[in-house]
Amino acid sequence: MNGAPVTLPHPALHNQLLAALPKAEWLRWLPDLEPVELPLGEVLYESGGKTPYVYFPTNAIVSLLYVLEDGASAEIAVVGFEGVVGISIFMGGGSTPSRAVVQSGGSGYRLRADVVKDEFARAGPVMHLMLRYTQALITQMSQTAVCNRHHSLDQQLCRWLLLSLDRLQGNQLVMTQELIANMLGVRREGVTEAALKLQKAALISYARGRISILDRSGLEERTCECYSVVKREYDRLLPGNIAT
Amino acid sequence: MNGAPVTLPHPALHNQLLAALPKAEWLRWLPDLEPVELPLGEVLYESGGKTPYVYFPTNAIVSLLYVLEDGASAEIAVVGFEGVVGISIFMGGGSTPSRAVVQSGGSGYRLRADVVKDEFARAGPVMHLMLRYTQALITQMSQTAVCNRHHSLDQQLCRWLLLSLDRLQGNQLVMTQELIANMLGVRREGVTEAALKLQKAALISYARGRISILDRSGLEERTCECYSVVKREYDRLLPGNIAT
DNA sequence: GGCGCTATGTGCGATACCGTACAGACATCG
DNA sequence: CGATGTCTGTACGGTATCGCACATAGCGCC
Repeated sequence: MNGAPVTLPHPALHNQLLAALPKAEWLRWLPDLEPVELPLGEVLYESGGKTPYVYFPTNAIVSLLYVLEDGASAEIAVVGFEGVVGISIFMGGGSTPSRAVVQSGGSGYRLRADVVKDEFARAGPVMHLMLRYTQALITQMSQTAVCNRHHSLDQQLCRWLLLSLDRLQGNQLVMTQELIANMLGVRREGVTEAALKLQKAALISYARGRISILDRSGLEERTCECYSVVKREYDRLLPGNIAT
Repeated sequence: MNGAPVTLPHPALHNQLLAALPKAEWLRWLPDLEPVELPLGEVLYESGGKTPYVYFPTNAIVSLLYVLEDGASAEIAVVGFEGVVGISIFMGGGSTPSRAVVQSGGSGYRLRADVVKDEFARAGPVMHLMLRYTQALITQMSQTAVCNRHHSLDQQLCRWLLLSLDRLQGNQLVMTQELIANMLGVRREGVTEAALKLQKAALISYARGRISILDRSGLEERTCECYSVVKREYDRLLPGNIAT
């Protein structure tokens, strides 16, 4: 989370969890790690459905969404190069009532479920790494719950932009207001109004699904505490320690 | 979650996770399991603070609360005899930005952190049990986030009452509207109005901090889907399997 | 170069909840 | 038995967001 990912010879290392693997585990996984494209909109798993893989995004961003019976939805967490999608595989149960959708296209790696489960049976450093990541994810989910309750749409939009920005290189995101509204669980018009305010304040500029961030620190001033609470917890639990 | 806890010789078995321990682990833990009183209002851990114990409630209920800088709060999950408080001890990190408060007084057991950690190092059935429980807890948190976003206070009050009821014997709960408002992250007056509607519909009756549920299925009709989604997931991940 | 689609902007009444203020009812305790 | 504090009920204006309807604008495709 702190800054751009370290650039190392193998591109898989652009995922921080993979990069943090000890050498022995890394070599064990290597033959099973498949590079995958993660195009915008791809559904990695459906509510209640099993996936045979966990995914390690590199430059893609994946949203964990809960979808209600009436079609309304809300994002509960977002996963980028700092994490892994599919924690229910090693937590147990194999499925969750949520949906994982690629929110920003890119690529990543995937690994068969049984490889991950075998790794957990060893109770080694990788298990502890994955559990610490899960703990950080729990914080993100919880803070999202509180934020949904108490903070304004304006603040939440800033938080959302910042969380996305942290998981991308560059300062542009490809994302319509309609999609953002879906993630935040609000009306599209609400996002339009909030985005207009940010544009008038010269913090962002956008047109037809391209958003450029002009003043990152300005966004940080406007967002709620939720952003920094989550970021701090990620940094605490997952310091950018690239083990050999 | 399904019905009252099985009554077995040792009262610690009134916690479903303890009751589900295989015999070997049970015997290993027994000398370190301390019975504790959990009086209403007791704080088991504070935001960011470490606890040296995990807690297994028997007839108490513990709320996991996030408190914002301005003092506003919201409950993100509730733990009763089906679970354990302090997952950050085995997930890693040792602390979370949340607070754990006893919402309904009673008793339980506690276990030193190092005993739990040692158990995890074995990567045995107990670890898998705890991880499955954590997965269920994640579902509860996530569903709470969506519920906060999309459902009415009326519906949420019903959900909250039902979740509490599932973790208590009897059909009465000791709980002021002020406290409920704190948990739900809304005004006390809002709870009063919602509770009045339920009382007029003869679903509950209450006075000065005592709430009696008169018509449980009536509440189930009024609540949102969130209640049953969470309940189903607990039942799926933690079937009331009392191992030897 | 025009047509259609998608993305964005705007307006307006409805509503759920907030903030604040205050009143009555009941319980406890001196 | 009266004082005090807690719990619950009520009222009222304010506001953020909703739901819906529709206008405008850029982009791609034939």
